[in-house]
Amino acid sequence: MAEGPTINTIAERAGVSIASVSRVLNGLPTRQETVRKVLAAAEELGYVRNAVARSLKSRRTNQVAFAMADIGNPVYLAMVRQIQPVLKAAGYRLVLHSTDAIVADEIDVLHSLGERYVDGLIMSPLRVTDEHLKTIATARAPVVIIGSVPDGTRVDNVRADSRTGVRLAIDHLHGLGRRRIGFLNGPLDTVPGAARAAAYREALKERGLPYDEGIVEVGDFYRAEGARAARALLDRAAGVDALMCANDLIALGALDVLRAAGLRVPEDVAVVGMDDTDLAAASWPSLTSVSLGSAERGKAAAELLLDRLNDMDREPRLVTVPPVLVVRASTAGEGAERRPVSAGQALSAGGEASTPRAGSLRRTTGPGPDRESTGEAAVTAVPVQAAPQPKGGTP
Amino acid sequence: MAEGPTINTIAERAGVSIASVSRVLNGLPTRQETVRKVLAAAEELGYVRNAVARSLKSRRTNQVAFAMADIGNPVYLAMVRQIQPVLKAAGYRLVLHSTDAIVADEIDVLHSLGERYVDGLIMSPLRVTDEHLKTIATARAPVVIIGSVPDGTRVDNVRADSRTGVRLAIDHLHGLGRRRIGFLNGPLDTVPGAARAAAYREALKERGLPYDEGIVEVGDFYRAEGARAARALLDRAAGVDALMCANDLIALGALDVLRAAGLRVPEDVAVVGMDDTDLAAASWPSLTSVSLGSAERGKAAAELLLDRLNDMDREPRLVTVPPVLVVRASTAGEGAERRPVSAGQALSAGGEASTPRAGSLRRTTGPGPDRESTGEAAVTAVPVQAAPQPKGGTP
DNA sequence: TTGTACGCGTTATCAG
DNA sequence: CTGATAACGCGTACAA
Repeated sequence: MAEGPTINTIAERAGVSIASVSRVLNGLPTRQETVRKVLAAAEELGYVRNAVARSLKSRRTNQVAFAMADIGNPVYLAMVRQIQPVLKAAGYRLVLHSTDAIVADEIDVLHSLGERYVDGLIMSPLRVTDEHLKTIATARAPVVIIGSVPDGTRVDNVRADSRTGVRLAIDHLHGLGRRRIGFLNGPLDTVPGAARAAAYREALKERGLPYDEGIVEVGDFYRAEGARAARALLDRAAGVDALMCANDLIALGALDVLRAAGLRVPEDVAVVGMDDTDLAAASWPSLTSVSLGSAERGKAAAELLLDRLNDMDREPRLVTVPPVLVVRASTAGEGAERRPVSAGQALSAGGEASTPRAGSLRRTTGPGPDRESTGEAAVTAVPVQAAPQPKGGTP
Repeated sequence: MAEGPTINTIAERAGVSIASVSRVLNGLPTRQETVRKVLAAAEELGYVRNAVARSLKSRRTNQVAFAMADIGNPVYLAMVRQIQPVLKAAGYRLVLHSTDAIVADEIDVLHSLGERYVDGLIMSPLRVTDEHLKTIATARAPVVIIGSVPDGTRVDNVRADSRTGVRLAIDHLHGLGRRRIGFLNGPLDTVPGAARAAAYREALKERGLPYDEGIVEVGDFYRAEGARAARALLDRAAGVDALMCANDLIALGALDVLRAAGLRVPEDVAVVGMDDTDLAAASWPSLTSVSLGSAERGKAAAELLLDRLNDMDREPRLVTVPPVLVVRASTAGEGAERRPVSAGQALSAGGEASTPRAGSLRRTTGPGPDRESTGEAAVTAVPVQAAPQPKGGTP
């Protein structure tokens, strides 16, 4: 907690100029003798470079921020596990913000970009307001948004495709002979909530199933809310033979309720979650879930940001990560895990199956299909290998 | 992404001096007319204060960091949920670091304190090396350590009491008639791992049970490792009627294995976890767990840090949070949750039960019991109310 | 009340 | 190869 020595202190001590000290500390060509003296002095004094002063001059902090809606959601965990190493390898330190999806806090973080504490930001907002868009547009450091933003927004963007994801799930359930497929969704005023609601209706229609408001329940994206919603739905509607859940947490809540109600999963009610978090594989019964590629999205976002940091003037890019259905016991019966079903395979049209090149992004020919007007390059992310869990655990 | 305007830009635009701009921006007494002009110019130009430059001068950043070993462990989540609001209320922004318990990274974060990017740091290291201690001692900003450090270390410190915690659990199991109590621990070279190993032996001894290496297994603090360890233990040793687990994740892994092995919980094998994370309440069967007061520790740490920020010269303080046993279905049978058992009640000696004063710290008389030599004030934290989950959820 | 000038700790430029 | 010195953007004595 002592007053820290500066390069001036060192310069005095070593009997050289501050310029020489700076040179030595930055590894610039210097006479051996000088190097020795400076390093010795620095060591003795316990010198630590003042990064604030350095940043004032260099306009760089070598820090990057990731602002997530809720640190408690495993989805973000998966993202962090991918973002961290990519950025670290490039010499950046990652700092995390948990905004609790409070718009004011997110705007605050965005604003803090202007304060120059970080060189860039990856953000995953639940709701995208006009204020978000305005602040992003005038932000003084590069921003990458994970999640859908309105078409035409000039910002690097990584998207999931929950529309296709929901369809994969519904098709799967339909294929199992389920016809009364209930839907447990999150808030409709969030981007994913709205998207999944629309996708559900659409998917039912495609399969010739009627849309019945009576078997749809809207709550929050949490386990407890999922349980509440499931209970409400079961109390109200009879004969539901499947539950499509807008994320894994909701699905886990539903499993709790079904178990308590004495209903067998999947015999009586099949359950599908979304996000394919660690919890899905670990639950009982294990949970069939639509992976929206959290890991891939995190990795893509980090790479997008690095890329941007190296070229501030390039056109904004859009990366879309395709969903993958992972079938587990909650729909498949005896706990046997079947092979994942990718979007390409599952869709009737068989829209050109992707040929993954591990660890990189595959650029499609020309601008993205839904962004033609903006002239942005669109790319599709391919699967990354799972991030290893760190050693250690808890205090 | 434009080049940001500075107070100079504003000064020109408003036709005043930079000093006036600074005064207005900091709310110092200024003529109305000047205020108006400056604010107008600032608004037009979209001015954002350069916090880096400000910090260079003021030596404050209004940012505080929390470095956790693993962002994926719910224990840290509980801490963050408490730390965040306390710091926010005091005007600090919280930034999070996930070190993956890599010593080099933790040292790096500690070092970054010297870099002046944050005004203070709360850290929860899994292992405490000499390098940690050395770096902490010379750190240029206040540090609060969550977790045990060697006695005599001059640093604000918040501790759990896992020794008593383990005893609560063993006593509970013993009281249920269990006599072959296996132990699934984390790495012995971590502080909590070592403490819990010792506590386990001690607690058995107190109850007159033999220590049998054959029913002890050491792994990592993760679910998958917990499962592996449980499997190994069950393969090797027969007749185990209870499993004490060093944390909840390990316990969940054990539950998976027991279930797969067709063993009933708690009839055949009772299971106790540690940390009392959200997962404990949500698992099936729900998990009896020893709460080590993650939330309380987080809150106490935040308050300790704020306190220190306001008085850099005060003596280091030690806060110890007492453990609480939370009994659930994994030991109690039919899912009925019994009342929590606090340390005071459970111990035979009945060491003066605490009288909680909500939301504050209760100071014990004089120096802490195991710190008498250092002359530090010791306090005991009391329960805080659970932090509410934020609205929203996942993209 | 307002403006000038200096310092915070670094890096970078330019003579020597 | 080295040493003075000018920024970087802001806060603030001190002078006007």
